[in-house]
Amino acid sequence: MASRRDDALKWRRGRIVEAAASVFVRRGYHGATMDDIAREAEYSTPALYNYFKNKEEIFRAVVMETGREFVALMDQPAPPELPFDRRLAYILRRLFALAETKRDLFVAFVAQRGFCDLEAEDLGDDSTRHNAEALAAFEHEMARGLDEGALASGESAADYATAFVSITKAFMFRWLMSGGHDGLEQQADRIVRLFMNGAAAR
Amino acid sequence: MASRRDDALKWRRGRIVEAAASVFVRRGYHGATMDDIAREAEYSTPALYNYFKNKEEIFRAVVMETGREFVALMDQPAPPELPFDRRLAYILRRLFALAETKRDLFVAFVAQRGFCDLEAEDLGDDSTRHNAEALAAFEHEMARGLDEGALASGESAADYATAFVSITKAFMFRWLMSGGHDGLEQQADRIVRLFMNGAAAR
Amino acid sequence: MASRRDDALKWRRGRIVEAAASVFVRRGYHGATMDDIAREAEYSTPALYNYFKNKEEIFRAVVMETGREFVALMDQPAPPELPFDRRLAYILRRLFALAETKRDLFVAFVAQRGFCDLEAEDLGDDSTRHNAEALAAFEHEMARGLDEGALASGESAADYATAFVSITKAFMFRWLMSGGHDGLEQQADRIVRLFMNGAAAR
Amino acid sequence: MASRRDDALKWRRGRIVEAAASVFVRRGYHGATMDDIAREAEYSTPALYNYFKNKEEIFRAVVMETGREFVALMDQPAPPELPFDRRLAYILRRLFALAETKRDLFVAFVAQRGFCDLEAEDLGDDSTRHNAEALAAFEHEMARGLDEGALASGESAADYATAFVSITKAFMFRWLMSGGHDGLEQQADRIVRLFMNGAAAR
DNA sequence: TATGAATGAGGATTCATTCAT
DNA sequence: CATGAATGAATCCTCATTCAT
Repeated sequence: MASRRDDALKWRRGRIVEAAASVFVRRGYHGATMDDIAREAEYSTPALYNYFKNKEEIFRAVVMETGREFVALMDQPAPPELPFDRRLAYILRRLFALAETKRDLFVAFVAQRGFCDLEAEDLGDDSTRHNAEALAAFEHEMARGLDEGALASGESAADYATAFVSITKAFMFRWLMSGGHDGLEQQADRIVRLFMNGAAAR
Repeated sequence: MASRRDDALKWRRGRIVEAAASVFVRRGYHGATMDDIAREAEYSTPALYNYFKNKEEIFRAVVMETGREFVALMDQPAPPELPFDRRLAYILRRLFALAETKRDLFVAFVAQRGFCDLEAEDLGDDSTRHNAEALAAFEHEMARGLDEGALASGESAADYATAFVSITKAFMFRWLMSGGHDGLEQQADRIVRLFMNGAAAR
Repeated sequence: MASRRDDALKWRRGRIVEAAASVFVRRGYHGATMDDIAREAEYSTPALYNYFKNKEEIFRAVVMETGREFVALMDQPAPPELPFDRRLAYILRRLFALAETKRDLFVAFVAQRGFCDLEAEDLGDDSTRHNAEALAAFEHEMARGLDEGALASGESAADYATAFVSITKAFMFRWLMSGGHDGLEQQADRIVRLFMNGAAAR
Repeated sequence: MASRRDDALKWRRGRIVEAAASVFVRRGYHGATMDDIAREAEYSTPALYNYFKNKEEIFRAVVMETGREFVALMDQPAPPELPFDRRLAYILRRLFALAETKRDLFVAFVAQRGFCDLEAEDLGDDSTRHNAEALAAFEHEMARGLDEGALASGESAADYATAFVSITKAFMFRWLMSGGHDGLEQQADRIVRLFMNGAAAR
């Protein structure tokens, strides 16, 4: 039912969202100007208002888009026949692959930073909701790990998720910052190994 | 040699820095207005300019102060006679204790966020330098762990530090956000346990 | 090649420059506020920033514009077949005629005042350069007068120029201040007479 | 009747006035800050308020002081037995000598500039009054020259005064700007010669 | 749709001035 | 008298947003 017209519109909105993400990442919400975004998107500033009501809407769109991508990723679960640690590695690989294509969105959002100057206050709801959703998805996976007996029962699923996500973000951030085009597999494996086995010598 | 005058001045500067930290945390660099900071510090806005040349200097002071506290903490190493994991726990406990007294500075800085909208660009140097220093301090500790045979030789000291710091930040952030007045000991132990033993069931 | 757009833009810039000249004359550089200029130009204050980067640029534009007018005037020399004193009178008449149409610019600039509070320091270069150029143009004419034997050889061309320009400015200033719509011819003649013959009775 | 106390006070006021003159010359009225003046006078800023009610009063004092010096100079007339042109030269020499000692006041006031950004408006009265007084003093002298038959009757005393003062200012300004410690005699003579004989070759 | 032009609201910064000491 | 500290009133400038074309 989507006309060619709608598609084109959606595509141009998407271009603006990506440009905005890139600017928001670099400057933060308050630091990013509509002019910055327009320049990045190769539009005139007023043109942005044909696609979004105002700056906040653009920001919301960025947040939503990131969330959408992430949720879509988590909705396709890892093959259940794999053992727990392989499932984690599987998810991570897909995550890294996605991060590679949607760089700015991920640097902005997944890689532990958020758009900090807003997160805590004005738009916190959406932003933290997403963070929470991401955490929840992993928490769910951890709960399964506990069920299956793959995870030690000493900690809660929530704590496991917190730890896993934080390590993942740290390594992913480093990876993205350093160019991050390759070594994706090793990254995923190293994270899972560290998380599962810990650092202690045996 | 420091006169009472100088002391008073330093004290008031300190008050402004703490107020600023609190505001920067909530609003980010660009989002924080001098009015916000002044209100928080209970000064008139122009009064701030008697203590700092401009907004950026206040920000720098906040960053520096955090770094100073942290470095001071790491300069007093854990008792070397303790085994490696106890040393980590020892450091963490001191870190949490400090975080409890310098709440805003730590939420802002240690808890993995930085003042994001600046970090990436304008003031990146100081900010990331501190992050790097923090990391380096832990990396040093990890290197000792490897030497002593307490850590598995599979990963580099840098990777261990990255993982440890990220978990610490995540838990500390949660702890600070949730009020965080107690349970300090358990937090430290849980982090060390997760880091050392990993999540896998034995 | 100049589109209608460009023309319109240049015209509006010009209007602002004239308004600014008028304000700078009355208030000096520091005393003139952007609000003053905007009010005079019938714009909102921020609108000025669409045309000039900041106050200093407006000031520079004023200085430049004055210089441009003056240089253009001096580039069309007096008919060489006229005797020296008639040539001086010719130039003066054209100068007074121009001053009549570009009142504020001339009061500000030619009439010996400059925008004093800047001249000496911040923007001295442009401003004094123009003053120097004006002087140089007259000096050149005086050198010709010396060559032709019309001027006594006792003084240098530079000194003659200094004297002539100062008298001219003084009378022109008085003339501009007093309304100055007529008597232009007499002014020019009186200045030349005083300059050439001196005040002494014969 | 003036106690030692009063003398000291007057002396310190004087120091401030001179410092202020220097600053006003360089920066103009609006451009000069109380801090600038205080620094130049080697006082703290609030100390100035022990001597003057506010900035405007300081400015008025500067203007007054200049006028006072000038009036005092003109009140001691040239020896009446001298011929007219020698009297002019006599006055000029005294004027240059005074200018040498009260440099800033003269650069500011006599040398054709005034504190331009105020002159025209806020404080115009005092300032232009002084200018007028200076002119009037010379006009008076010119009237005598006319009476004595030393000046051609073609122009009014006012016009002669205007011309003479403008030339004087121009040369004095140049002299002051170029260091101006010597050649005082020649300057005075040259001005008188130019004014009396004119530039034309005989 | 797209854009040049314009502006109201607001933010950083300066400055004359006051006041307690 | 002198000064450190503090502040209200500007002033320059930016930015999100609107609107006519």
